[in-house]
Amino acid sequence: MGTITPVAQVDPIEISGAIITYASLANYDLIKEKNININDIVEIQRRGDVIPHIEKVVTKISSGYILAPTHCPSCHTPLIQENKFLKCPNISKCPSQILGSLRLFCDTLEIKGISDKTIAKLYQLNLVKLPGDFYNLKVSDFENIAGLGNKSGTNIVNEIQSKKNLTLKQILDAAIIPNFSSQRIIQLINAGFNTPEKILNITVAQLEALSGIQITLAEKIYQGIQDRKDFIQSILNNIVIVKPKTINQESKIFGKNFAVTGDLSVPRKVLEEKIISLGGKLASSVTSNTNYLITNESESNSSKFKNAKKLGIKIISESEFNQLAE
DNA sequence: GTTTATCGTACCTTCACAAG
DNA sequence: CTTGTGAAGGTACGATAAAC
Repeated sequence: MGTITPVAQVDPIEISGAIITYASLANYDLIKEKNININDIVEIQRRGDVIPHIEKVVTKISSGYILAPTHCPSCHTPLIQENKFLKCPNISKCPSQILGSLRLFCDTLEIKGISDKTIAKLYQLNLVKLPGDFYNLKVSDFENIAGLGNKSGTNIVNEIQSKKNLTLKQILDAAIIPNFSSQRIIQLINAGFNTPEKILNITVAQLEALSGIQITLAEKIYQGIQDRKDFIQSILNNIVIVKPKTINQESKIFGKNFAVTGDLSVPRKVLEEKIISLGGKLASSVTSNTNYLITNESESNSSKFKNAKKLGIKIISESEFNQLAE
């Protein structure tokens, strides 16, 4: 959130079946290092045949490299450097950051039928400024918005109203606090910080006392909570907090670490939710702590597959997992 | 050095709905 | 009724940083 990321726009070119027009430049150090400027001719590869990546400048057309902006393109606040990244510090007022956090709020709660563009329209019309405002939208608010109408409005309003009962974990997930991930939220709740008040009033010292959280992280999370107080309060004012479902600890899945790669017979999300609901943990990569890699492939170039082979992690098929889950 | 987790990014396909 | 737009769902992985 709030990071200014340079993106290269290139003349469209087909690489392994896809037309590439943009490639991330990650940060300004990279531009300097590769000495990239507008109109230069570059070599692009798709890493892992997916992500377009600028390898190097092949022909230098313009001298020097592109300089980083000094002010936020959205709110014109002077930018600050945080490690390799340029950040806009205006977290709660910068329009881009507000839109970004509203979008992530909807994403996290899986509010369907509402996209970036719709959120931007609602924001411009002053209908939604904080996430809690979503809950007060009426179908009539959509009638005069170009591209939307009665049907869309009804769907969106119904979707939002169906997200009124939330667990504390869901609320904190949806609050989009940097470095305060699901895993850490669960850790805090389990450590006894199990009400919104306790979380909102948590101290750096209390955070630092938790395993895996030292002073740097503790301060970031603390600051993140302070920056998001209005945001969180607006959610709390419009929802009902419910207790989470209890998990059956007898399951063979409980407490085990999983990773998934490749195509499945069901949407990936379905399998992931099954793992979580049975008390399993999901990781985005395979390490020595992984218990099972689930895949239907017998050979694959993905890093997950290769790591599993290397580390001797048990590779099971989707159907083997389903047997385990019974 | 290794582990964990987050963020950022492209693009395809399908389908629902708005607008004329 | 037709056409166009936009939402959703799906996939992979690199770069990075703090913790351990």
